[in-house]
Amino acid sequence: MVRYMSNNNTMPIEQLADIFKALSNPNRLKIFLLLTTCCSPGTVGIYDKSADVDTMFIGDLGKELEVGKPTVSHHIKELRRVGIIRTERRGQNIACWVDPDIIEQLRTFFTR
Amino acid sequence: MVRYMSNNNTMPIEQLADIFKALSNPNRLKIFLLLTTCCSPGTVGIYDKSADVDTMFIGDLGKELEVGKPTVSHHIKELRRVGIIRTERRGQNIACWVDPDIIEQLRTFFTR
DNA sequence: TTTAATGTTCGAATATTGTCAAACAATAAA
DNA sequence: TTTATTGTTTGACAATATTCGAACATTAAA
Repeated sequence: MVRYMSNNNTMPIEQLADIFKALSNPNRLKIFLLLTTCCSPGTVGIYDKSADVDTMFIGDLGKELEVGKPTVSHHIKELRRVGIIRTERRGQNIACWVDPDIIEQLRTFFTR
Repeated sequence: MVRYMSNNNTMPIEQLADIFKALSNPNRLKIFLLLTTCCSPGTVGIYDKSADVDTMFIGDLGKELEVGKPTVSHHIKELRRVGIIRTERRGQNIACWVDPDIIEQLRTFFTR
């Protein structure tokens, strides 16, 4: 029998719905995509070797979206609230990256 | 370098966001979960061998949710609009199942 | 042909979301 | 210390989403 969902899913349904809600807004989804495919030539993405993740500054993310700074800030806050991204101040800028664990959980969710 | 997103992702960003939006409502997410883990003992789910998918009737799905019939109907319509589920009338009832292709695309999206 | 069961559509009420402008905060540079 | 850069918070408004009751549609059963 084909089964698509993992049985050993420990995350509450409300929390999972919240994660999908965060990814349901086109601008937030773009941020997510920028952070997970950001290191192509011509982009400003940086591969952080020590953390083994791609990072971008919030300002550079904002330049890729056609919304104002408050809106970018709001979306970043929302992505962080549900645990999709993590942030860290670096001087004037704030670096962002996607939490690898969340990706792994989502892949597991859609597997088996 | 770690990469989480598939590069050969052909789906438009708006369409992908729409799929996540469909899964972002707790009641719709429950429907999705009922349809993908529905055949445990004690449930009304049916494994359709010819289609190789789990199916449930809309009425039985509704009994698991604490909302009225119009709301269930609305959610089913939304899940079908974005391509997550498919439906088919069987006598008085309407059978639902999750489209296997969508699951595969979502797993691919969160892979690599 | 009635009646029952299952599901949809419509219209409306309420709640949530996305966005901006203005003001504020924190850091770095001059 | 003054100014520039980067990002956040607040308050407001418009657009969407969620849900329901009432009415309607479709199929099966009596």
